[in-house]
Formats: sequence, structure tokens, C-alpha cells
Amino acid sequence: MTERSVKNNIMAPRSEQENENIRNKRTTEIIMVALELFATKGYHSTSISKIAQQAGISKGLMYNYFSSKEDLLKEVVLFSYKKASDTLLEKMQAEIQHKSLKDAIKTVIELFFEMMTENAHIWKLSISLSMQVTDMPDIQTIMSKIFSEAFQRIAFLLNPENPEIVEAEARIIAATLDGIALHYYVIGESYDLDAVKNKLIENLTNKF
Amino acid sequence: MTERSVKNNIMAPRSEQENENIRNKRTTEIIMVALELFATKGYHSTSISKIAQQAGISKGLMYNYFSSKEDLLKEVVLFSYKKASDTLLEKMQAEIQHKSLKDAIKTVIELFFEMMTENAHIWKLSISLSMQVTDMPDIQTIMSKIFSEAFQRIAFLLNPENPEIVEAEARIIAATLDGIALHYYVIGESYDLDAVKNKLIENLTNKF
Amino acid sequence: MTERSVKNNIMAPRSEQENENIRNKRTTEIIMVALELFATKGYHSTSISKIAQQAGISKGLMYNYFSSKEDLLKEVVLFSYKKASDTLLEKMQAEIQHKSLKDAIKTVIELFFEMMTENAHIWKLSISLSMQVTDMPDIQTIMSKIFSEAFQRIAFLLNPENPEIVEAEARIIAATLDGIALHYYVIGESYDLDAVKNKLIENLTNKF
Amino acid sequence: MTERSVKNNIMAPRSEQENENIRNKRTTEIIMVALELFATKGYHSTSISKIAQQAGISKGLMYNYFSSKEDLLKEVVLFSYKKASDTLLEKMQAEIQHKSLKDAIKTVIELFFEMMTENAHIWKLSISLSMQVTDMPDIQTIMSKIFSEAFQRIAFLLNPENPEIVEAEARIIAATLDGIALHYYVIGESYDLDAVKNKLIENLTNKF
DNA sequence: AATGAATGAGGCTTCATTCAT
DNA sequence: TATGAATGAAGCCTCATTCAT
Repeated sequence: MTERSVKNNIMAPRSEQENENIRNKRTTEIIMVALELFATKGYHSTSISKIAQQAGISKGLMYNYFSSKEDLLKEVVLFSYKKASDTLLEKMQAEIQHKSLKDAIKTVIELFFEMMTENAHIWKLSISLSMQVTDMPDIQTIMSKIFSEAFQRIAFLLNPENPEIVEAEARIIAATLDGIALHYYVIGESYDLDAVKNKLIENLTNKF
Repeated sequence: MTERSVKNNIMAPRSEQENENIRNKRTTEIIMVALELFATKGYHSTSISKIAQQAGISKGLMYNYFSSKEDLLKEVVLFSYKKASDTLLEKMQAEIQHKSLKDAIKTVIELFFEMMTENAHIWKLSISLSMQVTDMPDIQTIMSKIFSEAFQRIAFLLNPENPEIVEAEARIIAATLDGIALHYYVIGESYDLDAVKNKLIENLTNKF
Repeated sequence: MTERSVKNNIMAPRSEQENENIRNKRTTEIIMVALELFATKGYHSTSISKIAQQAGISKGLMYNYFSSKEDLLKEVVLFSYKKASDTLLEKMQAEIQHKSLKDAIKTVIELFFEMMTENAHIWKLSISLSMQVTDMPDIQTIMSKIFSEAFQRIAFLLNPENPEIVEAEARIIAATLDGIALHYYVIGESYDLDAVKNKLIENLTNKF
Repeated sequence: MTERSVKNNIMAPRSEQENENIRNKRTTEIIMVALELFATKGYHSTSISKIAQQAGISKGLMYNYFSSKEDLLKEVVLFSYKKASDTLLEKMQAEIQHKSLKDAIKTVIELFFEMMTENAHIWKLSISLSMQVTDMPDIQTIMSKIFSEAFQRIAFLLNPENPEIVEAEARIIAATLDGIALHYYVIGESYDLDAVKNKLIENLTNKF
């Protein structure tokens, strides 16, 4: 064991590489903790203190990673969106390749419902935030962009060559999906998710 | 007998009727101010102080009418629901009588969109609240009931004799409507509400 | 039934006699309600509102009888003292006439213990107040007087001709009695009041 | 290597030891200020604000050390008791060793009177609290325990082998002492403490 | 004499943020 | 980089008291 490894937290600064690794890891950790707490307790009812504690770091250090609570929220939203994209959307595109439109629609819906139950935190936070942060223009803008992108993706799925002609249809489908999520999160267990899913698949596969 | 002795109750306390009038007026005033602020700024970002100020009364008086901020919220929710029922739902039922199912559906959708733009506060608050009040069981319960009732009404509209067989369909329609509202409130002006409305009417009237 | 008696609360002012009777009755009522609440909940934790409510009158009317909460407290203290005098002390003097000193002491102690359990409110409030109202000089003065008078009475009982030579002894006896009350009220049921009473009687009758 | 990198722990957080020292110092400071204010002004009439001000810290910091005003009170009571034990009771036991019962009693009484004048705050608060905290069960319980322990100590002093047979006597002595304190604090300077002390010593040394 | 709506000061508490170390 | 003591503003709520009626 070298002198350095024994005392490396006292004697010498960590290498820049080490530091950056730690930073990235920490940043993600904090964001994930915050995501969970924001989604379950709400943004306003979650204190910086609590997040720091749960993330195993000090309150003060939080401000080394995020300049304010609102900034943290922004990062949480972006992270959520990115994560949703990385999982749901990529999965989607992987699955629907070489499929007929009917099968593609079915797959998309199934994936959405899967996400909805498995990544409840992200979904819940997204919907919740979109409504409760009118006084935070940055967040508002981000949410607005996220929704718009979703419309475009669905429109593209329905008609890759002329997405604009199915725009209204795409918006309705997106609305239906988000509306179902909304109701499911509010009503809870007694919402018969499977019945709704099957009916929705039936409706849309009949239609397209 | 002097004027005064004739009216010796002139120095009596206000009559019960007077007091009740004052109370009713104030209660409604406060609820309406609170509704607007909760809907635009969010529940947590709206202080009792702000509501009182906007309502032109003292902070202390708020507690003469509502036992706590949460109690006020509950009353706001109930008031909103009642008002929505009194306008949207009654209107609906009045309009759809003697109409074919197609026409009835068209009417319902049009009324919903009308409400959505005209009573934006109420809608926005409802959706917003339903997501941000995990830690207020009372409100959660009320919201849950409100949504469930909406499903039933739609199901009844579609098939008055066997509402349960169209339950899933009703939930989808309700979800679509609430989802549209959600997107509209988040995205704002650039959301082409008319296009969506027309497409939705087309879809549903074709179907039923 | 006369016209007047039917409408006497509307048509004509009550006679002065009636008014004074009502005033006296009300005053006593309020004081007694306040006494109970102050003794059980404490002075600071008892609101004027609560007292008014319990007494069946309006908050505003309270200020027709007492100029402030502190004034009410003062009256409560004086009333308590007067009531204690009227019962305990008069009873005492009645009973100890023609008795030997031993018997008189026994009687006094028995009466004190009786009062302590039966008029717990008054005792408790007195002790409590004497300690918690350092910032209310009026009350402080009254309490001080009450205690001093008690010393004198006991001294006079022990030696009617030269009460000053048994002053210290009288203070010790008074302290013992009040100390027992203090402990009893704090410790509650598990304090063996009878054992202490009998021992005290034994001690004092042996001594004098 | 620069000066800074050599001492790169100069920017490290305070050591745990330092922090603990700060916390201990502050905690004690606050408790002592609170003790004085509670004892002189009463618990309810002493605001957190006032305590913070007197302790020279911000209101908010109070809650870094005590979770609520009632929690602070509890700590004050426990601290007072501990301090009383550490001084009065230890002193007592040190002094009465190898003494006759008569001398021991004399010493105990003298120590009690000394405490009463020198640590007036603690005594006053104890008596005061015991009466005014009916609605704080925790404090009630603590006070109850403290009094009970005092009885046992006195009983043990009087008859180490069979303390239970002198229990009533011990309670009477304890009551007398606390009663004297009560009267002294209420009546103030005009209470002739020395005369009472001497008489009490005379009484008890004659008796045992 | 009587009511209760209304006020406003003050109390307890939380929490984002800063800063010395 | 890291800590947590410290701040101060703001929030919710209570309550003695006043006042129009």
C-alpha cells in the first residue's frame, strides 16, 4: 500500500480524472434521489436537506453540483426525459422496425403501459410538474418541448412521409396515453389498466 | 316612544340573516380568489397571505372561514367540482336530450372544449392537484371520486342500459379529453385546439 | 303572561334590577367557567373564545364584564380565594370552637385534605398561578396576600394570644400542607394521600 | 507543491471534534438562557424569539438544536434535574457520611435552603412547571419521576434499612421543603427564610 | 346589552442558501 | 472538495381585542 493510497483523502488532491468521475456519479445519484422524492412527496414538500441526506452527502455539497433547488429540478426533468427516451423511445424504434403499422401501434401502446407502471416516478413527476410550475418558466419550456416531441414521434410513426397531415391524430393519441396515466396515478389500484390497454389497442389497430 | 326605543334593536347585533349573507359572500370570494391563485401559481406557491391580500381581507380572517390552508383547498376543489357540474354537466344533459348518439357525442365534446377554455382555472387546478397532493389523502379521495364519476357519466351516455360494458371505452374517452386539457395547458397558445377538437369529433362520431 | 314578558327582549329595556341580577349571575358564571378552564388547561392555553363559548355568551360580551383577559384572571383569583375562605376557613372556625388544640389541629388538617380533593381546581390554580405569573404584578400581589393571611390564621390557631411567637411554626405547617397539595397534583393517583394525612395528624397532635 | 496543496485540508470541513464542541457549547448556552427565562417569565410567556435573542443566535438556529419549544423545555427540565443532582444530592451524600441522623438531617436542610436561594431558577421552574403542564404528558412524567425520587432519597436517609416504613414521613418532609420554596418564591424578600430554616431544623432534629 | 366579523401583532416552525473552516 | 453551523425570510396559524350593527 502506498503512502498515497493510505492518506489519499488528506495528502494529495485526487486526479482530475478521479474528480470528474466522482462528480458524474454524484450528479446522477443526486438527480435520481431527487426524482424519487419529487415524484412521491412533491417538489415543494421535498427539502434540499432530505435529498442530501438520502444521497449521503452534506447539504452544502449540493450547491457544488446544482446552483439552486430549481436548477436541480431542471436537471431532474431533463434527466427523466433523457432516460425515458433512452428506454421507451429507443426500445420502441427497435421493436417497430419491419413491423406493419398495426403491429407497431400495438407495440407502442404496450411499451407505454409498461413504462407507466414500471417507471411511475418519471411519469408522475412529468405530469405533476407540467401543471404545478407555472412560475418557473424554464421548466415550463422544457415540458412544453418534451410534449411536442412526443407528438412528432407519434405522427412520424403513423405516417413517416407526411407527419403533418396526421398531426391532430397524433395529438389525440398522445393525449389519450397521458390522460390514462393521469387517471391511473390519481385513482390507483382500482383503475383497470389492462382492460383499458386492450380496448385501446383494439381501437387503434382497427383504425389504422 | 322615541325613534331609538322603537328601533332599540338598532344596536342589537347583526341579524343572523345579515351574518349569514356576509359569511356566504366572503366564503365564495375567498374560494374564488384561491381557485385562481392555486390554478395559476400552484397550491404550495400560493400563500394564505397572498390570498387574503387579493381578497382584500386580513390574514386572520381567513381562519374564520377555513380552518387551515388544506381545508381551504378542499373547499376550493368541491366548489370547482360543483360549479363544473352545474354548468358543464347540466348543460350537457340538457343538450343531448332527444339527440342521436352521434349528435350527443358531438355536443359533449364541444361543451368540454368550451369549458376547457372558459373555465381554464378549474380544469387546470383539477389536473394539477390530482398529481401534487399525494400527501393529502382527503384531497386525493375527492379527486378520485370526481374522476370516477366522469367515467360513469360518459359510459351512461354511450350506453344508458349497460354502462358497464362500455366502461373501458368511457375511460379512454375521458382520458383523451383530460389528456388534451393537460397538453393544452402546458403547451399554451401554440396548441391547435380546434384541429384537435374537429378530429376528435370526427373520430368519435364515425365510431358510434 | 304579559305582553312585556313575552317580548321583553325586544320591546323594552329590562328594569335596572333585572339587569343587575343578570350581570351578577353572568359574572359568576364566567368566573367559574374560567376557573375550571384555567385550572385544567392552564391560563395561556385557555382562550377568551373558549371561555365565552363554554359560558354560552359571545366573545364580545366578555369585554362587557371584564376589561381584559388578565382582569378576568384577577377576578378568578379573588373569587377563588373568597370561595375558599367562605368554605374552608369558616368551616374551620366553626368546627374548632370549644375544641382542644389537638382536636382543632386534627380538624384543620382533615378539612384541608378534604378541600384539596374536592376543590382541586381552586387549589391547583392557586399554586399554579403563584408560580407562572411573575409578569403580572397584580396577581403576584394578590397571591402573596393570600399566602400571608393563611400563615396568620394558622399562627392564631396555635396561639391566639401571641401569634407572632409561633409564626415560623405556622409557616412550616402551611408549607407542609401546600407542599403536599403540590406533590399530590403532580404525582396523581399514586400519591398515598391517606397515609400522609394520618401521619401528619399524628405528628402534629403529638407535638401540640 | 504549493502552500495550498500542502495544507489542502485547510479547506476541509471543521473536524467532528470541533463541531461537537460547538454543539455542546451552544446547547448548554441555550438551555441556560431558557431555564432563566422560563423560570422568571414562565414557559408560555417566553418566546423562542426571546431565547434566541438572549442567547445571541438566530431564531432558526434554535431548531438546529431542539426540535420544538416543548423539546427544549424537556431538555431544560432534565438539565436542571441533573444539575441539582450533581450539586445538591452529591454534596448531601458526601456530607452526611459518618454523621449521626440528627447531624445528617441538619445538613440536608441547610443544603436545601442553600440550593433554594442559590439555584432559585431551577427550583422555581420545577415547581412552576409541575403545575402548568397538564397538557404536556412528557414533562408531567419527568416531573413526577423527579419528585418520587426525592421521596425515596429522604426515606433512605431516615432509615436506610427499611425506607418503606418511613415513606409517609419522607413525603411530609419533602412537602414541607417544597412548600417553603413555593411560599418563598411567591412572597419574596419578606419571607423570613432563616427563621423558618432554624425552626425546621429544631423540629426535625428533636424528632429523629 | 349583545353579536360575531374583522384586525393585527406575535408565535412557532421550515428551509433554501451562505460561509467559515 | 466537503461539512454543517448559521442565517433570515417567509409560511401557517392563534388569539386578545375592537367595532359596526
